[in-house]
Amino acid sequence: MREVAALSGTSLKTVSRVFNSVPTVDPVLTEKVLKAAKKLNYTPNMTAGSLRRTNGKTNTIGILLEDISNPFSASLYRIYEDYAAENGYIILAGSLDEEPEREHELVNLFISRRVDGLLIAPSGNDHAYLKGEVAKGMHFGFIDRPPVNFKADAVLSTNREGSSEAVNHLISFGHQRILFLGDDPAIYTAEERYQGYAKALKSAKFGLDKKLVLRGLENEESAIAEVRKVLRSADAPTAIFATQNLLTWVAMKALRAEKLEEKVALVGFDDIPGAELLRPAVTLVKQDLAEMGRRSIEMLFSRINGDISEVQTVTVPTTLTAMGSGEISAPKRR
Amino acid sequence: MREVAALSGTSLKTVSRVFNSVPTVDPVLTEKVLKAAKKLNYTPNMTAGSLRRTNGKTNTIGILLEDISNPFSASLYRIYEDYAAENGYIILAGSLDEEPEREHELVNLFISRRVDGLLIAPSGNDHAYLKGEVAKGMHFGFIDRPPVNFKADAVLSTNREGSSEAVNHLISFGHQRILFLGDDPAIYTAEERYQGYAKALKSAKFGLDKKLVLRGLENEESAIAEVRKVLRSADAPTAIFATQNLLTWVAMKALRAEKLEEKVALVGFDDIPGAELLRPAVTLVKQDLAEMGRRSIEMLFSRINGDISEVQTVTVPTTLTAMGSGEISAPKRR
DNA sequence: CTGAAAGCGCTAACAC
DNA sequence: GTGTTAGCGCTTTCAG
Repeated sequence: MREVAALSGTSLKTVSRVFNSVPTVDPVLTEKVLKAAKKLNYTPNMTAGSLRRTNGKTNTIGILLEDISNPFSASLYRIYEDYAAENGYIILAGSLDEEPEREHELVNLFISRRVDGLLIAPSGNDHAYLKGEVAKGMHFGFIDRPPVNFKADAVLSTNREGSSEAVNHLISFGHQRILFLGDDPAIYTAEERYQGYAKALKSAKFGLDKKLVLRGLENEESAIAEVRKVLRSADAPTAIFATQNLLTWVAMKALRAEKLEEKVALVGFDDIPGAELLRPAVTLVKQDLAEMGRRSIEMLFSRINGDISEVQTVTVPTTLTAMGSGEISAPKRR
Repeated sequence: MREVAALSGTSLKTVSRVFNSVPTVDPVLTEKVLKAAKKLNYTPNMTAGSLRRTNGKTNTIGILLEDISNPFSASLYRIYEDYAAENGYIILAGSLDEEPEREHELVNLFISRRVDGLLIAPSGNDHAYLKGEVAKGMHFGFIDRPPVNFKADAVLSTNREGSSEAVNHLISFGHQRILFLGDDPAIYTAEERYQGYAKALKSAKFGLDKKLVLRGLENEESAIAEVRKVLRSADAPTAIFATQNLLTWVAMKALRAEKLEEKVALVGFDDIPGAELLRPAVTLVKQDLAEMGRRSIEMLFSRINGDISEVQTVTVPTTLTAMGSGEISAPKRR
C-alpha cells in the first residue's frame, strides 16, 4: 500500500480512501492510484484493515455443523453461504461429527480468528463455556439443537410433533408394532424424536416394546444387521420409523435384504435425495431447511448489528409427505 | 493482551510466549499469565498475529467448488476440511455455480483475506488473471478441471476414458443408439465426457446421431421433459449415458415416467447416494474423490511449504461399477 | 479534498 | 529467562 502511494504520488490515506470507495476523492487521483495498484498487483489486506476499523468487524461468521458431507448439513451450509455473500460476509465452517471436544476446539479457533458471530448445530451438551465470550461481545445462534446452560437464539424443528405425526400416520394404516430406529439418546434431536414416538404409542394405548427400540447403533453395517435381526424375530414389527436420513437408508437396505420393502411400512425423518425414485417411494417427515437456515442467520445478523432484545427460540414446522412406503397397511391380525 | 500482562505482572512478550507455548518460560509466570488470561477472558487474536509473524502465513486456505450442497462438492469439501484440520489449517469455502464472475470475485475476496493457498474447481475459462497473484507468492491448485492460460497443479479424473468405458459397456450389451445427457459443452468435464462418448461410438463404427445428444439443458424439469420426448420418438435410444450425478437422476426420473427403467439401459457418471437402492440399481462410473481430494491438497500444501518444482497434472482413474441398470440388453433388432 | 501521526493486537529482533 | 522497541498493513483521528 505504501508502494502504491509512492508510485501514484499520493499518500497512504488517499490509497486507503480509494479502496474503500470514499466518495470525496479527486477522480484524477483515484485513476492514478488504481493504475499504480494494478502495476504493483496490489490487493488490500482485509484482515489488517479490520484490526483498526472502528467496529472491529471482520465480516466473517463461523458455522459449526454436524457433517458437511451429509446432505442435511450441506444444504444448511449453502443457505448460509448465499445469505452471507449477499451481506458481504464470508464463512468459516467446520464439521463436529458429534464430538463435544471438536465443538469446543472449533469455537475457540474461530473466535481466535475474530468471527463476528457463530452459528452452531451443537455436539456438546454444556455451553456454559460460551458465557465469557458473550461478555466480550461475541454473538451466538443455535440451529437444530438448543444450547444447554446458556442463553442464545435457537431455531429448532418440531421434532416431537413431527415424530408423533409419523407414528400416527403408521398407526392409521393399522400398525401397532413399529420399530424405532434412532441415534444416541444423548443427542437432543434423537431423544425428542423418541419422545414423539413414545407419545404417539401411548395416545393410541399401544405398549412400548423395548425390543422395537433400536438406538445409537454403531455404524451402518451393524445397524443393518440389527434391523434385519429384528425383522426376522418372532413378533416382528410391521412398520419402521427411521429418525434420520442415514437411518432411513439403513432401514431401506435392511428391508431390501429381507425382501420386505413391500410388506413393512417405513417413514423416515429428514429428506433423502432421490426418495421419490425408490420403490416404494419413501414417506418422509421433512424439515424446512430453507426456513430454518434463513431464520437462524437472520437472527445472528441482527445480533451482530446490535439487536439486544430478549433471546428467542423459533420452532419451524415439519411436514409429512406421503410417498408410498408409509402407506403400506399392516397385515390383518389373526 | 496488554491487560493480561498488567494483571499478571509480566510483560507483553511473556504473555505472547505463553500463548505460543515457547518452552523457555518460567512455569510460575506461565501459571500467572494463564490465570490472568482466564480472569480477563482473553483469547489471542490470530489474525493480528499473522500480520507480524515471520512467514506471514494465515493458516487458512480457500476452496472454491461448484456447489457445496451437491454431494460431489460436499465430499471434496469434507476431505479438505479434515486434511486442513490435521495440519492446523482452517478453510474458507465458496460455491461458484458455474459462474466465471463468481470465481473471480471469490478469488479476490479470499486473497484479500490472505489465504495461504487456493484450491479451485474452476467455473471460469481463463485464468491468466491469476498470474499476478503467483508473482506475489499465492499458491493455486486446480481440481476436477484444469486451469486455462495459466500454469498450476491440477488433479483430474479420467473423464474421456471413463466415458468411453461406460459407452463400451453399453455397446457390449448390444446397444447402438445411446442417448448422451451432458452439461454445457463450455464446461471442461462435460466436453471431455462427450469426447469419450463420441470416441467409443466411433471405435464401434456406429454413427453419432445428433438427436441422441442432449447437452446443456436448462433445469431439471425441462431436462426430464426433453429426455422423455426422445424416449418416445421414432428410433428412440435403447440406452442412456448420463454424465453427471444430477443428470443421472434426470435420466432415472424420465425412465420412470415412461415406465422404461427395466427396458432402457442406463450408466451414470459420478456417484449418487442410494444408487444401490434404486431398481434397477444404477451402474455408475465413479470418480475416486478421496484420492482426488488427497492428492490436490497435498500438492497445495507442499507448494505452500516451498516446493517450487515443475507444475504437475495428476490424473485419477475412474471405476465402472456394474449394478444392474447398465446391464440391460438391447432389444433384438428386427 | 488531502496528508501526517498515532495505534489496532500482535511478534521479531535485540538487548538485559 | 525476560523486557523493550519497532513495525506488520491498515484506518482513525485531526490538522491543513
